[in-house]
Amino acid sequence: VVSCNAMIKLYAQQGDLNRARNIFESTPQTNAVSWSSMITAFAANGYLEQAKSTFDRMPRKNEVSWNAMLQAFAEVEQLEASLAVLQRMPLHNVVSLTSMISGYAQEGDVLGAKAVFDTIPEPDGIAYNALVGAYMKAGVLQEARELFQIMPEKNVVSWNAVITGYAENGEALQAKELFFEMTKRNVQSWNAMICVSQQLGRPDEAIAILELMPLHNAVSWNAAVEALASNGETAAAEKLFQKMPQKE
RNA sequence: CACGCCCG
Repeated sequence: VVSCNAMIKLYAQQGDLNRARNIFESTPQTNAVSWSSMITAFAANGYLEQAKSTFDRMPRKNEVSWNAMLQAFAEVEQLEASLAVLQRMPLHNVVSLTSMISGYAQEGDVLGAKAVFDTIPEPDGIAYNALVGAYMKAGVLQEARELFQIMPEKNVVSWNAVITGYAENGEALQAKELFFEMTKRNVQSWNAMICVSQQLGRPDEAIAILELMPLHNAVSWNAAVEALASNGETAAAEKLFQKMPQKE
């Protein structure tokens, strides 16, 4: 069963749902992990109906499967459906409520996000990060920053949420400032700086960052290409695009 | 081996 579940996950990551489903259906003794994996697999590939019917057919639903279903609705902004799941599930936890927060965040509903957050007895770092993200998404920069300042433990995601939030709201300099204050940065932090360079009209800086950063991914390359292209460096953008690795 | 937070 365990190896079947691992294969479901693998095929789902490749978007090969037919194979994932075949494995699932030929798994001898499906367990809760098999079912949840399949629900998530469908949802992650945009098959919400399939996710739902799998969930409905699941014999002994547990907390993870309820949460997976809730998240499946929340991530496509079907908040009414998410709420219905939340109300129907036997018991919800911080994971369920954090999914709701990110659902409200996507809608730009800060009040909804905050209201859910306030019902969490012991919010963890992820819940805080989700609320910071909700504030940033809605452009409520001051609230976001204040929450970031007072939150108990900040990880790299917390920092990135604020940095990219500033960047997306046109506060390129604030984003830069925080980036320099960060001690542990990941690819996403660096990618945010490429976007900042683009905003500041500094394609040269974008390239410098791309070369300087300790690790890239496909987003880094695309962001750098866009930084060039959007700042009138069409030829250089084209050249960089061709230099881009096939797989990263 | 399954669920929630950040970059195009």
